[in-house]
Amino acid sequence: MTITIHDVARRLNLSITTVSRALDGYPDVAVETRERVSRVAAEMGYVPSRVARQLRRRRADAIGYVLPTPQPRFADPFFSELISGLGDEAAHYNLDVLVSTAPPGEATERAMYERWARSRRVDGVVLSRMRRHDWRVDYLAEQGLPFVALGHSLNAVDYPYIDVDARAGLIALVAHLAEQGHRRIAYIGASPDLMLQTARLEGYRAGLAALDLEADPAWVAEGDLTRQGGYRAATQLLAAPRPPTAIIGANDLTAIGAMRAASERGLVVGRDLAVAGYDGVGEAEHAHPPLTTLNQPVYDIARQLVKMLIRLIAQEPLAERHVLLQTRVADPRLHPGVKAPAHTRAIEAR
Amino acid sequence: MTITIHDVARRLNLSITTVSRALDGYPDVAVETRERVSRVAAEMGYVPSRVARQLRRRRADAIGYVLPTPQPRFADPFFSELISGLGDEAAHYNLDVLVSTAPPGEATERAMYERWARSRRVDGVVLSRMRRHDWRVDYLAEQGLPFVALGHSLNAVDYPYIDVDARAGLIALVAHLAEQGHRRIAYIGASPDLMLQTARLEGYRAGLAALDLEADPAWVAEGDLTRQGGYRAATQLLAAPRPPTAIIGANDLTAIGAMRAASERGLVVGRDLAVAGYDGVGEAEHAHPPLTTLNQPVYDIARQLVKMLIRLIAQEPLAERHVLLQTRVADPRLHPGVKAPAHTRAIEAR
DNA sequence: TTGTAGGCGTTATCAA
DNA sequence: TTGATAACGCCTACAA
Repeated sequence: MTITIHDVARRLNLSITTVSRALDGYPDVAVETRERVSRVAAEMGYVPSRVARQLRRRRADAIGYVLPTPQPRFADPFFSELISGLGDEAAHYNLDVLVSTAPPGEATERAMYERWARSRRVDGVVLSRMRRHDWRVDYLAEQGLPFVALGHSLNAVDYPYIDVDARAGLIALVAHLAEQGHRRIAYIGASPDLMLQTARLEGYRAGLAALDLEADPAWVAEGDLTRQGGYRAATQLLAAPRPPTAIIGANDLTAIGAMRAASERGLVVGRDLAVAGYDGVGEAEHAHPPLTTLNQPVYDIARQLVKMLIRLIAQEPLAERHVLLQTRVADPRLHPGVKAPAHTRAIEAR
Repeated sequence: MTITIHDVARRLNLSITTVSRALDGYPDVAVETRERVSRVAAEMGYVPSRVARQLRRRRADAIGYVLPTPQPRFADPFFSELISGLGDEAAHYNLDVLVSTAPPGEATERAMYERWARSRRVDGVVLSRMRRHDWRVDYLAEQGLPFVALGHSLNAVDYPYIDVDARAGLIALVAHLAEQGHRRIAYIGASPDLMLQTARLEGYRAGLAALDLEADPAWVAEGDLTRQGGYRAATQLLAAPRPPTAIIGANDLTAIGAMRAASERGLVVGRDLAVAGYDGVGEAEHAHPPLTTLNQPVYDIARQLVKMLIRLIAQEPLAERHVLLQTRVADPRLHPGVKAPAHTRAIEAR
């Protein structure tokens, strides 16, 4: 059925050994032989069986990524951008990307990683959305399965990661809002066991402190990084006796949910209430009005992570084991070339 | 290093054959033996090597999906929902999902499918965003690699698919807008070689014809299914001498881009202009104002596609080879429990 | 009910 | 420079 190395060898009157080495570019093959082999192999449409090669070489030629899906129906552009970055970079190295889905922290998730680790289905793993004490880190380290992460946890184990300085980012964002006159700034966060929550909440508080702004505990709400979560939390915040005039969401989806809550309450976002997010997913840019957001170059981070992982797998040294990126406030009103509708001016109101 | 079936067999003083059969649940194993084997195997943390099994069984235990990424940075929630559906369903069957990325119609894309087909890396493939004459269909059929599709093309080859009756959907959508008093309804489509464009444009036209509404060719614009495309097309439409009062986007991203174009022009969407989309991605629901959209249950479709693909791979008969789903207009204002802000009432204006 | 042995398609070792 | 042969880890026809 499928063409094997035997077929090619037979046709050439050569041994499979020679064919194999010719195709893999070993030096101890006569130039002329190599050419004949490559030509005939191509003619016959021969492609080495990946599985056989994997078994022999004891490599999977694949990396894995588990999509954190809190609910079954799950649509976050942040992750489609992440996956597209992983896929693009992996393709350069002829690596496959295995994508699996699991609700974070549950048994299913553990089962996924165990399957991969035990059956050596992947050569390495990319982690994201790190938890403060992340069992995945300990587990993978213990199993000796290479991994890199988007973000970092508090585990004792050292591992390569790329992180974004969310603390600094939020300080800047708070300052940005304060500059526009806001004094009552709220924050909708995420589960406290997530590192991103730790960093962003800390940044939010530091930002307020730096400017001597009031920090009412009632202005800190917990979301779940979904639009629904943002919607619910914002609804509560806005119904309080002293509602905020600006809301920062821990990610863009949260912010978008908050915008909806605001407009359902009859507030015009950008006039009656400022809403800011974090991610820089394209969605934000096209929100109405455009969302002020902290830009994270997810796509590039994903590609970089794959590069790091590959070096790690090959046991080559890494130039930088820990990368900390700075992020900037992207206020669409400041974008050159984009006309800013008057009503997106965020001002103190109510 | 890793525990193999040999280790387990040795520990039990059994042959690997017996261990293998005991674990795979063959009937010709003594009950007591089976129990001992399972217990010890579990104790030792033995998991069969997937690669070895694949080589032997000549199956990949994986399905593939190529994400259509027109640009490198790519973030469409539609696809993250699709992937999460594929992943969830595949997990039930202990199947891996290989995700690759490629710009549609280019050499890279072809290379991806060839790699998978030739090296038998996957047992089957899920296609989406079908082109009118889709080379993938002919190629995969010729290679004998099982596949199912979200949508269908015009190729002569017959294959299992799930499609959404976009024609009927658009007729309903046009009627819905007309009911609200709109007479100048525009449509922003996609590349004409996409089947979805064929069906949606046809539905749009049929919808207008059914109600004897004017069909000005200038009201049909070409987008590219991205927010940017929707933004550009809408900008042009709105700048025309007789601008439309309602715009239908071929997908939700297009519609969201159009909304931005409108608000930049100083129009209030929902009051001065109605905008409708197609996808039912969560994003739409939380747009501001919520977007009228045709709901496609992508997540469920994805799961159903995996089920079909598995039967196809197992060469079991399919109950239905071609599924045509109906879609309904989801107007957020009609959602129970969600208060409709007055300004989302779409009315004839300008 | 259990074991022996061959083979899935490669790559790697060693000898020719 | 090339070839015979032994793995890689598992499954399965066949024999015991």
